[in-house]
Amino acid sequence: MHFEKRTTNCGHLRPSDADTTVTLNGWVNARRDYGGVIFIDLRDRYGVTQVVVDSAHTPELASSIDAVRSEYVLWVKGRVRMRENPNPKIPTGLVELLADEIGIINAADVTPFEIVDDLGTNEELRLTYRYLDLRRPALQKNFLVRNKLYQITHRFFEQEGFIEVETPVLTKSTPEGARDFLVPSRMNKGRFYALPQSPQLFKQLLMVSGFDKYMQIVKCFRDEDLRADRQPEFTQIDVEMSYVTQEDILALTERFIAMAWKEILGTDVPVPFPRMSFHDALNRFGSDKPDIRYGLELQNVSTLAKDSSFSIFSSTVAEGGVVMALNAKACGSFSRKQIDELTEHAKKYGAKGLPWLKMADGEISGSFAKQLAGDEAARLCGELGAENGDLLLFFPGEWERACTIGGALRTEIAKRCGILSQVSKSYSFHWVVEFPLLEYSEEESRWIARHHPFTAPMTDDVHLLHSDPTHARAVAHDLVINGYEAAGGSIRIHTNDVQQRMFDLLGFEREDAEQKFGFLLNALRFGAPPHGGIAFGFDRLVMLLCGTENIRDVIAFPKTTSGLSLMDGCPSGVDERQLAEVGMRPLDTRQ
RNA sequence: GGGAUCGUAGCUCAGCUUGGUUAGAGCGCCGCCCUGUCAAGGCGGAGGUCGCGGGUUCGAGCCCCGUCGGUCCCGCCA
Repeated sequence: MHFEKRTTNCGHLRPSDADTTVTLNGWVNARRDYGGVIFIDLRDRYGVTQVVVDSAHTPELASSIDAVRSEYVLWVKGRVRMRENPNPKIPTGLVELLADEIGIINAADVTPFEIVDDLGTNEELRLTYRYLDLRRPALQKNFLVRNKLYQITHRFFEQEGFIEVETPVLTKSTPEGARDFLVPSRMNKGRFYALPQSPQLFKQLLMVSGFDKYMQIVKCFRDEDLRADRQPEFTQIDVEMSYVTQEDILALTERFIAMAWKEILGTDVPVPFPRMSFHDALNRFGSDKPDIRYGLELQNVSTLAKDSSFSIFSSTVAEGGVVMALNAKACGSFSRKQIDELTEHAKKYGAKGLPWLKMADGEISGSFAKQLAGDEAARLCGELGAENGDLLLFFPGEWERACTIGGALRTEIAKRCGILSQVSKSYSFHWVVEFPLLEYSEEESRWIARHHPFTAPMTDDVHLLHSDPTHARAVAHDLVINGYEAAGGSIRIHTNDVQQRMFDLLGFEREDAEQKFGFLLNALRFGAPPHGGIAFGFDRLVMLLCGTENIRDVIAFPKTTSGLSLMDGCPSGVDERQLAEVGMRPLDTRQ
C-alpha cells in the first residue's frame, strides 16, 4: 500500500505554517460535502485539522474521494493557508490544509458508535470495541496522564536512589488476604502457581538482600469482586526501604505526590499532609478513608443517649455500644420519602433503622420525638448545634458499625446537598495512621491481621499483643486522597521471633507457618535490616489526576464487573488436551 | 453470596403505568442537490428476533417465572 508519510501531525499546524506544503496522515473525523467544496476533518492523537478539497483548485480530486467516509485512513498532501472562517474551538482552527493530493490508506466500515467525546454509548458496546473507544480524545487524554505518571515515578525514585527490581509473576499461593488467581503447573501436575496479590514478601526479601531502596511499577492480581475503583488486575507502585522509620516513608511519599501533582496538574500540594488516627477517622468521618474536602462531621452523643427514655439509645449504650449522630444542616426540608431513602441506604451498611429528628420553628419532631422525655430533645439538639431547618440523624450500635453507617450517610448527604459537586475540582491529602493491628474474625473464630501479618506493632503496644489484642496498634499508614485509599503501607516485622509470635497469635500452627512462610522466617534469621514501605494504587492515582471516578477510564483493556473481557472474550474455555497437559480434567457440569 | 437498576433500529431513547391496527423520534447510514462549513443544510430512502427461554392470555415490547449481559452498591478486597 503506497502512502505518503506525514511530515507533521493533525494538531500541529498554526498560522506561522501558512504557505508551507505538508503531508498529514490520519482518520476522517467528519466529512462535510458542499458539492463544489468538501471539508474533511482529519484526526490523529495530536488533534484535528481541516482539509479542504476545492473543485476550483483540483477539479479531479473530489471524485477520487467519493468513497471516503468517517474513520477512513488518509494521507493528504497540500498547502497550509489561513481560513476564511476561523474556528476558535480547536487549536488548529485558524488554518486549513488545501489538498493537492489525497490517498486512501485504508477504508473503514461504519463504526458501531461514533468516535466523539460526548457520546452516551453504553459501556458494554464500548468495551466490545475498546480499540475504537480508545480513539476518543477524552480517553486518549487519560492515557497521556497515565504515561506522565509512569515517567515521573521512574524519575522521582531514580533521583531518590531507588533501584527497580522485577519480582516473579508466578509465585506461591499463601493463605491470608485476597483470593489468589491460580496457574496450574504442567511440569508439576497437581501443583499451582499463584499470581501475586502484591510483591509483599519479595520486597521484604530484597531488603534482606541489601537492596536498601526498592521500587517497582508492578501488576497485581486479586480474585475478588469488582467495583468502580477495583479491577482484578491493577498496577501498584511498590516501594520498600531499609533502616527507615515511618516518618521517612511518609516524607518520601509526600515529596512524590507533590511532584506528580505539580508536574501533571501544575498545582502546589501543601506538605506535610495532615494525619489522623484510625480512631479519629472513624469517630469524626465514619470511614478509615474519609473524604475531608468537606466537614459534616459525626458526633458521639452516647453520654446523653445513655440515660435516654428512647430505649434503643439507652440499651445500645448499656450493651457497650455508642450512639453516633450527624447534623445534616438545612436538610430539614427532606420529605418523608427522602428520609425513607436515607434509611434504606443506612440499612445497606447494616443499620436496623435510622432514627431522626427535625427542628423547625423551634419545634422538634421526628421518628422518635414522642419517646423523648422532658428536655431531652432540646439537649440532643443543643449538643448537635441544631438550628431551625436542620435534620439530625442517629446511628446507634457497636462503635465501628455505628461510625461506618454514619460515614455512609455523611457521604450520601454530601451528594444530595451538592456539597460533593462543589468540592469536586479540589484535592485533599491526608494520612490515616495508628490502625488496629488485628481484628477478630467471628467467621473464623480467630484473630486476623488488619493490614497483613508482616506489619509491625507500635512499640508502645507490644505488651498488648496477648493481654488486649484489640487495642494493639500497627505502624501502618494509608494515604487518603479525596476519600480514596491511594496508598498504604507499614513498618514490617524484621525479626524471626516477633514474626513467629505474630503467626502464633493468628492461630498458625508452627508447622503450618513453616510450610507457608518458611522462606520468610528463614530470611529473617540471616540478618534482616529493619524495613518498611508503601504501595501506591497507580490506577487510582491516575483516576484522581484525570478527575474520573471509574477505573476503567484509565485502564486500556479493562474487565467488566463480572470479570469478563468483552473484547477478546476471556476467560474462555480450553480444550481437553490443554487441560490434560496441566494435569486437569474438565469439570463435570452435569452436577 | 446478596440488593438495586438497565437491555426496543447501527447509536441514544420514547412506547410499558391501563396488554389490542402497521412499534416511533433524534443522531448515524444510503441516494440526490449544494463553493465556506465545522452538531453543515435541503429533499428522498433503507433499517426492528423489542437480550434469550418459558408461562399467563383470544392476543405480550408491555404481565409472571427463569436465564444471559451491562452498571452501581453490600459482603469480599491482608
